[in-house]
Formats: sequence, structure tokens, C-alpha cells
Amino acid sequence: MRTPNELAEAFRARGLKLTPQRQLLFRLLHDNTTHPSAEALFLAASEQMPGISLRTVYQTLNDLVTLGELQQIDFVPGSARFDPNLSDHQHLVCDRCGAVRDVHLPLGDLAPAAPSAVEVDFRIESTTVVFHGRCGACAVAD
Amino acid sequence: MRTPNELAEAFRARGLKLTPQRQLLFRLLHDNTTHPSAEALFLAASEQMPGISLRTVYQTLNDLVTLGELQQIDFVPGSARFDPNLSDHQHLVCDRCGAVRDVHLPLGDLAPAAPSAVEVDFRIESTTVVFHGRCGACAVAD
DNA sequence: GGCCAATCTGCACGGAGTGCAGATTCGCAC
DNA sequence: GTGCGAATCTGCACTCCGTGCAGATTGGCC
Repeated sequence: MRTPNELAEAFRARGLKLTPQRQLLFRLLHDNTTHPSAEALFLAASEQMPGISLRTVYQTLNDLVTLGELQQIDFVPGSARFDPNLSDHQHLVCDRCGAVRDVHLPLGDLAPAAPSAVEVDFRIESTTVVFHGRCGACAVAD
Repeated sequence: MRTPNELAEAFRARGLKLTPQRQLLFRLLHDNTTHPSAEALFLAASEQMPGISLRTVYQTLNDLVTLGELQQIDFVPGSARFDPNLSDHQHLVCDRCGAVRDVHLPLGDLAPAAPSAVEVDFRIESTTVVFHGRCGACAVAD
């Protein structure tokens, strides 16, 4: 995801308005590696802007996803998560506490091989790799 | 997933009762490669047993997942899907119509390498690979 | 046949996310 | 600085998926 200032530019360039709510969410998301849910972002935003609506958080997140500035993560049970990291990477998901972490692995050579091996009538457009397990704290707690 | 008869044995062995509803669902799931949702199974079951409750379908699916006879698939938007194929395999997901298909790819050598490369405090227990794209019919329809 | 626990059914309920309508406000023009 | 119109925000109702609960039913064993 781009910086709050760059996003402000991008929004204005598309005729979208730059509201305080949006600016706050840009800041809360930038460099955020916690893969927050809409609800988590709403709570964080509410601290700095009491009265902000959960509906606005959902709306802004959807806008950012549509603009390609944010990646939506749907493979964690419960609610959707959002990832400002747009680089090609994979995720570690803790099945106990739900934490999500990024990992950059050199799978580029692996994924291309797989599709070619598929002798079926299907057009593969993207490959998702998710590692499930236990984060450090939860591995100990078990 | 085992055969309906084997499942009947397994259920009885655990003190679980063998009801007509369960037997019907065993049959509908065995060798089913469509990765049905609870709703889809409910519709199929209703044809052969009008009056069966959606609640019962959910309950039986959960039981089978708990017994390890059925795999629950959570990476398709919408409702959960169920897969009686317990072998190590991957999935093709059509992002347009939601169809799910199995593929068996030799990724065994690939996945083990990845975890070892992870220099983080995380215990990896399983690796999920999902290929997103368009099934044959949807690729044409676009 | 009879009993009792397991199961089934129907309905209410909870979490996640969206549609809608009215109030508000951003961005631009003067 | 003021005014205007469209975009946005807010709050609420609503949908969808799945679960909790309670009473009626029934499978499995004596």
C-alpha cells in the first residue's frame, strides 16, 4: 500500500474526496503488519476518532481493495483480514489465536510448474500458499 | 471418506446412532467430487427425504469433520464446502462460479523446503495450496 | 415391548457484512 | 469568504451463514 500522502493524491485524482475518516484509516493501515480485521481497525480508529462508523471502515477498506492498494485475506476463519503488503508473499496462520504473519519464500519456480502439470480445463490466474500451525506464544500455551 | 457401510460401523463403535438421516448423508457424500456446501447437501437430501432439517445436515457434517472423515474447506468465499477426499491434494477454485476441483500435484518436495526456510518462531503443521482462476465454462463466458 | 440417551426438528439468536436514506461535508467556483 | 452539488458518513434494518436451545422423536439394547 502506498503512503497516506500518495493515497490522498490517488483518491483526489479519481475524484474521490479526502475525508478525515479516510486519512485516519490510511495512517492506521500504512506499514501495518498485523493483518487487522475491519472490526480491529474500527476499534483502533475509534480511539483517535470517537464516533466513526463501522460502516465507514468497511466502505473505505472495500474502496482500497478495489483500487488495488490493499489485499483482502479470506482464508482465516471468522472475519476478513486486510494486508497492505502488496508484494508477492505467503502467510503463516496461527490456528489457535488467528494471528497472521508474512513470509517471503522463493516459490516462484514452484507455482509455475504446478499449473503446467494440470491437464485439466482450467485457467489458473493466481496461486495461494498458506502455512497453518502455531505461533510462538500458542505453541508454548498448548 | 470411508464407505457408507464402514462409516456405519465407525459411528456405532463410538456409541453414535445410525439414523436414516445420517445414512442418507453418508451416501450423498461418498465419492462426491463437487465439494458441496451444507445448503447444497440439504437440497440433495431433501429430494430423497422431504422434511429433513438443515440443522441436521450441519450437525452431521460437523460430526464427520470431527471424526476426520470429511475435510472442511474454508477458502471459498460464501459458505463452507466439504470434501470427502482425504488424500493429500490441492484445489482449483473458480472465482467466477465458485466451483472447486481436486488436483493431485507433487508438491511434497516443495512444501517441506519452505518451512525450513522460515527463520521465525512458528510451528508449521500443514500447508495449503489453492489455485484460483476460471473453470472451462467460465473462461469462455468471460 | 420398554427404557433412556442420542438425535432430529424448528425457531430464536449471534456475528459479519451490505443496502438504504437522511444528514453532513469536501472540493471547487465565484 | 460564501455557496453549491456531489460524494461521503452515519445509523439502522436486513441478509446470509451457522449455532444454541428445548421439546418431540427414535435407535439400540435389555
